[in-house]
Amino acid sequence: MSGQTHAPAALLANELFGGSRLSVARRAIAEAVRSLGGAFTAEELHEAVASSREGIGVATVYRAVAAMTAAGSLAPVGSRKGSTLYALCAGGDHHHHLVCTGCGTVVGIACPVDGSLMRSAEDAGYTVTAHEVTLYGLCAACTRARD
Amino acid sequence: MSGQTHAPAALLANELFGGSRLSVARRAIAEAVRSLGGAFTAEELHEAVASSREGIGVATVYRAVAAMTAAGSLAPVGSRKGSTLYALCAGGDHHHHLVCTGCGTVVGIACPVDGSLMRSAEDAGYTVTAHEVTLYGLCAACTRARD
DNA sequence: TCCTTAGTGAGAATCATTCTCAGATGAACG
DNA sequence: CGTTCATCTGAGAATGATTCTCACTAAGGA
Repeated sequence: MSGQTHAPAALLANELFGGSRLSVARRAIAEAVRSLGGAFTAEELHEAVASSREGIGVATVYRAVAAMTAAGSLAPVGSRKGSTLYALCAGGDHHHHLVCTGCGTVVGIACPVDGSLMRSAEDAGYTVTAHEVTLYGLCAACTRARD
Repeated sequence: MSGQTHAPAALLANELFGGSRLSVARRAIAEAVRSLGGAFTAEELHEAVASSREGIGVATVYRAVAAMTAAGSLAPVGSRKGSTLYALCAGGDHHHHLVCTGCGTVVGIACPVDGSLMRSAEDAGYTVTAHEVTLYGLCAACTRARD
């Protein structure tokens, strides 16, 4: 691992984990997250990590996922066969995710929760504190493959 | 969301389960769903059923929840401590849910996914097939209680 | 380098959900 | 009313994802 291609692994790991201690395991996990690209389960991440460095336990992967989620760099985007799907969460601004159910690629989308929806919630007496929006569909490649 | 019509239990059960067979257990489960009012987990539903009729197994409750969800009369609205939360899904028109994180009451909200969001998804090459929207907040009573 | 403490690995523990299977029972039909 | 049979049920085992425990390691500031 020499040379700075896109984002140096150390920098990537730093960003993903948001200030927490940078161990060898977490560097490998950050690398695996990047290599996976789209949405993945904890188990898939564990397998991807194993291909680059043996001996990293499943508990470590789960802890790393929790840390990255807490740091806001990973977001849950639904589930597959009972396990939670996660996706790399780009940038700092508020957005949501559109997940391809065919291949797992993810793109960010604008937040559709607007003032009028919030106002109708307030009319019902509610104070809205959080919301979740996720779209599912097929990317261009998977749409073509389906034909 | 008060002023519920006092629908006969049999009719309620019929509606909740779509066309499937109406057993004693499912009648009791339909009754329990009505008595719970807001969002609930399968375990809470099981307990509520037990209070009206003993001996209904947890597997039966899970099967009933799956049947009602398939019939469109129940919808998953997030999770609590690792178990899925479900809520009674009113009416037939497309809507989403706003859940009070304090007491679990649920109200329906309009769908905010509009044409412009769909268009931007299409611009990214995606064919959108489904979406999930859930708001979380505090109802009037829980907001007051918090002060 | 030393020290403190967060991070780690292995596997056990937990816990929600699903499965299995023999038996019960709705509801359609004669 | 009685027969028939697919569907539903109950109990508990099985499954599987996630979390916990605990002794140990190593990151990184002093």
